[in-house]
Amino acid sequence: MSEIETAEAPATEKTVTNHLYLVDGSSYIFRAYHRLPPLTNRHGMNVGAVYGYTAMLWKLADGLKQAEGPTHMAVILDASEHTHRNEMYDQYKAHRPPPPEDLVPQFPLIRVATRAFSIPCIEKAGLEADDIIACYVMAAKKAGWKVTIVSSDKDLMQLVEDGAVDMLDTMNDRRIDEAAVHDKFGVGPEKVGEVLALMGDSVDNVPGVPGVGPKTATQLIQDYGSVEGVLAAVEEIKKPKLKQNLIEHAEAARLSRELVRLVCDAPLPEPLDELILKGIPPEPLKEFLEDQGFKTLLNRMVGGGPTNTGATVRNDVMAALDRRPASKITEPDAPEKIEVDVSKYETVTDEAALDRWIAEARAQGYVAVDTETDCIDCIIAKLAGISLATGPNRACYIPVGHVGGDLLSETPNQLPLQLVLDRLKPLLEDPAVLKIGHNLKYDWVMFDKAGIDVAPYDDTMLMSFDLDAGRSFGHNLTDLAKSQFEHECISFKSLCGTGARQITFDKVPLKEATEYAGEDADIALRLWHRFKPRMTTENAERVYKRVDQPLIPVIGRMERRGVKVDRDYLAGLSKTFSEEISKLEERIYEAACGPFTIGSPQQLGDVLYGRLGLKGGRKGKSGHYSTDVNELERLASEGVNCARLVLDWRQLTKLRSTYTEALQSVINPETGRVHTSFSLTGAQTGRLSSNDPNLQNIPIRTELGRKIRDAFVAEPGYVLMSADYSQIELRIAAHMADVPQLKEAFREGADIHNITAEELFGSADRENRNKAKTVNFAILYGVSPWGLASRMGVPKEEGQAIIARYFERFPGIRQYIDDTLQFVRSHGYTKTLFGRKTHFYPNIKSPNPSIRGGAERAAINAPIQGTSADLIKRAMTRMDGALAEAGLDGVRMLLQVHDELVFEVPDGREQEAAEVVRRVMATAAEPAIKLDVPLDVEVGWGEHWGAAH
DNA sequence: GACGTCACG
DNA sequence: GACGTACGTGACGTCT
Repeated sequence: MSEIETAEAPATEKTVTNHLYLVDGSSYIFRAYHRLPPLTNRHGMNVGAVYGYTAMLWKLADGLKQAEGPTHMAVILDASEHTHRNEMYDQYKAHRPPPPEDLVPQFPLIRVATRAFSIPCIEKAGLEADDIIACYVMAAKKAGWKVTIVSSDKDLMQLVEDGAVDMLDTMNDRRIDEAAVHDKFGVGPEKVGEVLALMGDSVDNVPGVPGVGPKTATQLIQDYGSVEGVLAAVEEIKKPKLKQNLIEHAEAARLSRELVRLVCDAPLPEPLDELILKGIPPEPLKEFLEDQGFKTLLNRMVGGGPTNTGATVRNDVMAALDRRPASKITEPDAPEKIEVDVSKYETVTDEAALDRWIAEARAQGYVAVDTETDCIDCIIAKLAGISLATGPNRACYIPVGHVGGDLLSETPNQLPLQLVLDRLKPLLEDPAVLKIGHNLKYDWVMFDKAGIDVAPYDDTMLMSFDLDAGRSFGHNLTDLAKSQFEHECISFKSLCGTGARQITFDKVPLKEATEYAGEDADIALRLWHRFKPRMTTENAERVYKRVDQPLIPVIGRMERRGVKVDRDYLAGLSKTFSEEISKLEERIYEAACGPFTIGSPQQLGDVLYGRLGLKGGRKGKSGHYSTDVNELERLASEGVNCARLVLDWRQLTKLRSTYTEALQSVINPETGRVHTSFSLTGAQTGRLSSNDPNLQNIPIRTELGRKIRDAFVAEPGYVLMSADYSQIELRIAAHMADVPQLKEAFREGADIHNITAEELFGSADRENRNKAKTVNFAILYGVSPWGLASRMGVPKEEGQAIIARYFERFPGIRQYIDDTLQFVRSHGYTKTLFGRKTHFYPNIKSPNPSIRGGAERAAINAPIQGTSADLIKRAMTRMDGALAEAGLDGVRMLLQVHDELVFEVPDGREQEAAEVVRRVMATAAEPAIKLDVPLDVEVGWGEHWGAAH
C-alpha cells in the first residue's frame, strides 16, 4: 500500500513558491448534489454529493506533484447562518430554502471526508466561507504565496488577481483568471463587487436595484466605475424608468454594496503555516472509503496509490457512476405507421349482412365493438348504432336509431333495434368470443340496459392505463390513435358541430356515421393488437386482470343505480344560503366602502390591499394579490372583519352553486336519482374519479357543508350504509415501509396519531395528536421542512427538526422514501403492491428542480395511494358476489369515495350487510398479498349519508 | 381556456 | 445558483 504524499517538503524549499488551495466546501457539495446522479452507500444513505466531493479532494491532493499543485490546503465551510450581514440587513438570506432532505445528512460527512484526507477543515462562527477565504487570500498574498480558490462562486471572483490568485472550477475543470472574470462581468475583479451590488441576488436576498440585471449592471459600472459613481451621476441616465429606480433604491444599492463586500481582515482561525500538506496517512482515508463503499477509489489506493493525474480520477468517478445499475427507463414505443381507409367500412342495413359479420366475429374469436348514441351520458343515452371491427380497415356500422337530420330528410333505412340486439346478444355474451372495446364501461352500460351482459371483454383504454399511467399522452381513443399510430381520427366536431348548433349522432347521415363509428372500432382493435403483447412483457397483466378489468360491470351497475337525492331539502338549503349570502353581501360592501364583485379574486384583492390599504398581500404569478383562504384567515385573525365576511360568503356561495343548486339539476327525471360517472383512468395513481356530478367531494368537514350530506337519502324501506377504511394509507405505509412501531400499533388497535405524537413530542395530548396527524400525512406526501413548518405554524427550523425526528424514530419511512426515489429514478415508474405502475419519466429527470421535485413527491405518494386504490377496487369487485352469497341481493353498492363505500340496505338487514361488507373490505388484499397490518373498517348507517358516518 | 378558489380523500 | 415548497382529484365563477 502506498500513500499519497508530497514529493518534497515544499515549505522548506526556498525555491518553491508556497501555493495555498482553499476549497469552498459548502458550495461544492451543493453543486455536486445536483450535478451527480444519486449514489447510495452501504448504509443505504444517499451519498452522491459526498462521493463527488471525495473524488474532487483526491484529485486535488493528487495534484501535489504537479507544478501548479498545492503546498498548503484547507477546506472552508460555513459555520453558522447568522453573520454580520444579518446585522446589516435582517432579510439577508431570509428566503433561502433549506437544503434538500437527502443532502442534509451529507453535510457532516463532508467534514468526515476532509478529515480522512488529513486536510484541515476551517469554519468560524459569524463568518461565511467566502469571508474566511478572503481573509486567507489576503494573508497569503501578503506572505508572497500563490492562492487557488477551488470554487466557482461569483462572489469570490472579486479576489482574483493574475499572478497571485486564481480560481479552479473542478466541475468544469476550468481555471478562472482575470480574463475569465472580465468575460463574465465585463469588468475586472476589483469592480465585480460593484456589479454584484447593482444586480442583487435573489437567493441571498441581496436587494440590488429593481430592473437592473447583469447586463445593465455591467454597463453602469463600465460607465461610472462604482455604485457611488452611478448614484452620483444619476441625472445623466437617459432611461427614465432606470433613473427613477436608481434614485428610489439608492439606499438599497448602497446596502447591497456592503452585503457583497467580503470581510478580509478578520483574524485567521488557523495560521497559514498550519495548512501545510505533509502527506496523507492512508489508514483514515482507507477506513472512510471502506465505510462508504467507494470501492473504485479504494481499489486504486490498494493497487498502488494514485500515481495518476486528475484525468484518471475523473474517469474513476465516471466509472463508479457507470457501474450503477444501468437505467431501466424505457421510452414509450415509437408510433406504428398505419393506413386507415374509412371508405372500406360497410353500413349494415340488412339481416344477411348482419349475420355475415356476426359469423366472421365468431369464427375469429374476437371482435372490436363500439356503440354510438345520442348523448354522452350513458344512463339516458339511446342507441344510434353499433360498430364492429374484425381486422384492419375491416369494420361495419349497424345503424339502429338514426333519424333524419332535418325536416326534409326521411328516417334512413336501417334494421330494427330489437332485431339487431337479439342477433348480437349471443355473440356479445359468447364465452368463446372476446369483445374488445375502448372505454368499454360506456358500451357495457348501453348493452346492460338492453339486457345484454357483455363478456368476456378487454378494454383498450384500461390496458393503456395499466401500461402507461402517468405518461404524457392521454388514454382516450383519439389521443391514442395519435400517440400510437400517428393517426388523426375523424373528429366528432366535424360530424356534429359544436355549441348551440351541435347535432346528436343519431342525426348524422349514415355514410359519415359509418366512417366515424367504423374507425372507432377499427382503431380499438389495432390498439388491442399493439397493447396485448406489452401486457405480459411489461407485467401489466396482473393489475389489469386482478384489479381493473373486472371492475367495469361493477362500476357500470353502480352508475346505473344512482343515489337518491332529496330535491326539496336541497331547494330549502339553497334558499337559506341565498338569504344569508345577501346579508353578507351588504355587510361586505359596507366594510369595503362600496360594491364590487366579491367572487372576483382580482377585484377582491384590489379592494383589500388597495382601497382598504391592508398590508402583507402575497402576489401570484399573474401579478394579482392572493386572496385564498390562508390569506383571508390571516387578515381575519388580525381583526379585519371584511375578510371573515368574505370567507363566510365564499363558503355559502360554493355550497350553493356547486352542491345545492347543481345537484338538483342533475337529478335524472326518469329514475329520480343522481347518476355520477366514475372514471377508471382519471387519476394517475389508480384511484377512481367521479364526475357529472362529482360525488366524491360532497362536503363533510364543516358543520354547514355537512348538511349537504343529509340530502343523500335511501329509498323508502332502505337505509344508507357507509363503510370506510380507517387510516388505510398509513397502514399501507406501515406495511410497505416496514415500521415496527406503527405495525404494532395498528395490530393492537391503538390510535396511530397518538403513537406518533408520543414518539415525536413525548406525549399525546390533543394538540400534539393534531400535530402528529399533520406530520403523518405530510411525510407520505414528501413534504419539505418549509412546507411542514408553514402548515403547522412553526419556524422552519422546527419543521426540519420534526422531520428529522420522524425519520429517526421511524427509519423505515426514510428507507422507503429513499428506495422509492431510487427505483423511480432508475426505472421511470413506481409500483403498488399489486404491480400497478405510475410513470414519472421524464419529469423525474427534469433539469428543472421544481418539476423534478414535484415528480419526486408524487412518486413517494403514488405507491401508497395506488395500493389503497387497488385494495378498495378488489373489495368492490368481490362485493356483489359476497352479498348475493349471503342472501343479501337487496343490498346495492352506490358510491365509492376512495376509502369509503356507500350502500343502500333494506331495512332490517343492516347488521348482516355490515358484517359482509366489513369482511370483504378487510380481506381485500388476500390472497394475493399478506399485509402485516390489519385493515380496519368502520361501518355506520342511517336515513341519509350524513347519519351513516 | 386560463386562472383562482375550494369541495373531497 | 435557481426553483418552489404536501399527494390525488373535479367544479364553479371570473376574466380574457
